[in-house]
Amino acid sequence: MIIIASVIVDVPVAQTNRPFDYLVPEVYANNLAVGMRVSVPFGKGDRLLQGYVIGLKKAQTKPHNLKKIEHVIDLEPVLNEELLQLSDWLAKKTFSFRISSLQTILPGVMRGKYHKYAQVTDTEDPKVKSVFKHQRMIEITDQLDAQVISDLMRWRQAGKVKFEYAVENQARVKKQKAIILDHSGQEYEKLSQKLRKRAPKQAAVLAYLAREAKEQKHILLQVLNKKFSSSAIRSLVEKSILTEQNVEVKREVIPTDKAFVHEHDKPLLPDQQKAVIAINQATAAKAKKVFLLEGVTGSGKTEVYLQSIKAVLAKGRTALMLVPEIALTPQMVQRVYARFGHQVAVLHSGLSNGEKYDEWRRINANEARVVVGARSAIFAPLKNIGLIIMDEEHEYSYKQEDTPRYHARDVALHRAQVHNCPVVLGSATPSLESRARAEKGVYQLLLLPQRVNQAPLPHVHIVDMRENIEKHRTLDFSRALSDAITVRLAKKEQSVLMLNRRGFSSFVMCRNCGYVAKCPNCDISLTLHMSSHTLKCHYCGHEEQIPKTCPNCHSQKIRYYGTGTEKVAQELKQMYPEARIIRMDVDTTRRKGAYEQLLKKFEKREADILLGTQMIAKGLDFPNVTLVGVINADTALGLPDFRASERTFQLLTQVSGRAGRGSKKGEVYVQSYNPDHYAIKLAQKQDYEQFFRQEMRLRHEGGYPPYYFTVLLQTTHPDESQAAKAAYSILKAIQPYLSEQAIILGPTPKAIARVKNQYYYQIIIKYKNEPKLAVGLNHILELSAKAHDRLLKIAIDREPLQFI
DNA sequence: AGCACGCCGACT
DNA sequence: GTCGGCGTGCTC
Repeated sequence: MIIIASVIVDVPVAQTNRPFDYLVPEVYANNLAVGMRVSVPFGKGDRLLQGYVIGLKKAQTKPHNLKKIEHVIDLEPVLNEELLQLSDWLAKKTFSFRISSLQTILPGVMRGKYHKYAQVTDTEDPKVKSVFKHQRMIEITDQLDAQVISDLMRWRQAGKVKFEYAVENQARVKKQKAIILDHSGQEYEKLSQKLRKRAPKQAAVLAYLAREAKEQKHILLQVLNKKFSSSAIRSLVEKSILTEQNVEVKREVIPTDKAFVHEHDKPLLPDQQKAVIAINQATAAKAKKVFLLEGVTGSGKTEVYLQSIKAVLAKGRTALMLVPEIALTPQMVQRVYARFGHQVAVLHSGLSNGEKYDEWRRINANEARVVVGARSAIFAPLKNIGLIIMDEEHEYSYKQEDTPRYHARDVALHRAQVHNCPVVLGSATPSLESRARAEKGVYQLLLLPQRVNQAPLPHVHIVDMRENIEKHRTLDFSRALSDAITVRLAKKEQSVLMLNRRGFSSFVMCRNCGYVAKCPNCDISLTLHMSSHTLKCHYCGHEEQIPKTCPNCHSQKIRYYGTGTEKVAQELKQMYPEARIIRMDVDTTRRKGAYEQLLKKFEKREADILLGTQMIAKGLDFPNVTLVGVINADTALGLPDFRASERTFQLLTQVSGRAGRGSKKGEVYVQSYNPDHYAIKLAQKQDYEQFFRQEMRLRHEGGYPPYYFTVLLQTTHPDESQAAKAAYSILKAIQPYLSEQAIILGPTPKAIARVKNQYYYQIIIKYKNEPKLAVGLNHILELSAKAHDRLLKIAIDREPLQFI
């Protein structure tokens, strides 16, 4: 019997984005299965590549010119049928390559690592000898001298040197020495009795093992060494009474130093109760329903999630809970762990590759039945999923910014379809897309309008910074905010100050009246281009000079807007020399664990003021914080993005929720140059529903999502004119697939036209119903494959969140 | 991607 | 005359 495997090879380019057929060697005929990784020879040089078997077929006659699979990497498939189909769906949906989608679905260690070696065949040549010295083989790496590499290639053609390739499996199972409990408890007990007189220490070890043998198959040496002297154990091993062996261990992810304290369900408010009942009914009926759980901060959304998960687990199914990376704090994990114990697996970027791999294996082996994780956890290999929860569903971090450009929400909805289970999208400030679907009845809206502890929402003050300039010398701090800080310092209460860094220095604003330059055609803020000293619109390409005086109030206080945490921290130190300040931004949190460490310090009240960027807006819960200050509420509003208001509203609402979590009442100060802007006014009132209606009206007028779908096409080239040229030819290529109703914006250069010496051009397509668009976009992909210019890159982003 | 083939310029 | 530079095409 001849078996042929269809393999997706690890070459992420359009030309190889299809299965390749390989002969399955006789030895593997019985155990090779779909979903396993293999290494295969590929291309003219037969270099070895990792590939994924996506199909197996039988053949009667041996087809000629097929290469053979070199090696099968896995003993068991790493992809089941569902995940294999999911990868196919993902690739199609995001216009990315099969190999990229496969590698996204699996943990990073599954990715093959490649090695290339040069082996001597002619040992006579003195030049060859001088390179190889006494070695028979040397590894060819990037660090190797370019001259040496070219010599080796020449010698290879001359037959003096042979090249060899290897695929390294990076997935490694951690092993530790352990004592194998291969006897029964009684047998150990008997052995213990025998030794009691002559070797009491050894007898004690055996007595202990007699008890353990009832429960476990082995015990780690590490554990045993803590209880008994290593010499006693060693003697037992030497006498062959005990057998020592390396066993597989899984890297511990959830901190188990704290004893596991089981936590029971908390009592529910009527609205929470209603939500749990609705979700439980859907999970019990295996209904493919989507719920939008809209609840103000502190309304107990998490409790609703946990109780819904509990019901799902009781039915023998599994549950997946997505949380934004930034909110996936140890406290958060601990809370889930306290409910479900070791059934919980955690997946987030803070884990090492090995830890991620072990958590993945625990899920795959059905050891973990609840998965808590950030974006990529949506691909967890859970079987029989009963419920998918996505907390803070409006968060932008759910969208991956590079290929495959997927949104975890879309994947969640898709997997729920396959598993016949409901999805719960939770947020205090839902995305307009989701809230609009709830309005249409596509999703079921569940409202939690009350806070669990009945605590009133903090009082939010809006400080008009236009007045501040006249009265106060320090530009970043208003009198009102600095007075408020002084009061907290005196009362030994803590303050959180947020600096909105988004849009740093990228736009122009009048310090006198708050005027921001806008495009006459698009009603979108213009972006400052320092290179050309102009203001540009990134939607239609409009360009104008930077005004010297404000067109609105004629003052000369036109400024480039932007400020940094470092500068603000310095100002704070000058204003309050005695205050202990923690600064939290990308710079101070880059080191692994630094983020947690700084938060811990603040939690222990070792600091008075926490100053940070967006990252402090989410999920922090410190009872001693009674003041939240937003230093610059406006920066996001200045961005040339139709989601600017939505972002600002969400951020302000969230950060306001950080104040007054404990028994003391909280206060919020929002400094703004646009105090009358609806996003700021409505965030002050924490009135999401009104914000939703107003913003929807504006989106409708402007023709933006959720009224329109969007696709972003982006060209990249080191030569600006080539990037532009490619953008125009893409425009031409896509037009035949679009109806008259589709709106095309661009091509325009991106705000930061050059990044890492690459120029970016983009086209945005807004549309409602374009049945041929997908075909057209695939056509674009094919074109990019045929493009002769290898420096040109083309990206397709369906429903982008970032337009800058 | 990365390897080979192939066609041109500048060297022994 | 050849060596080696990079443009072009293909990978079961």
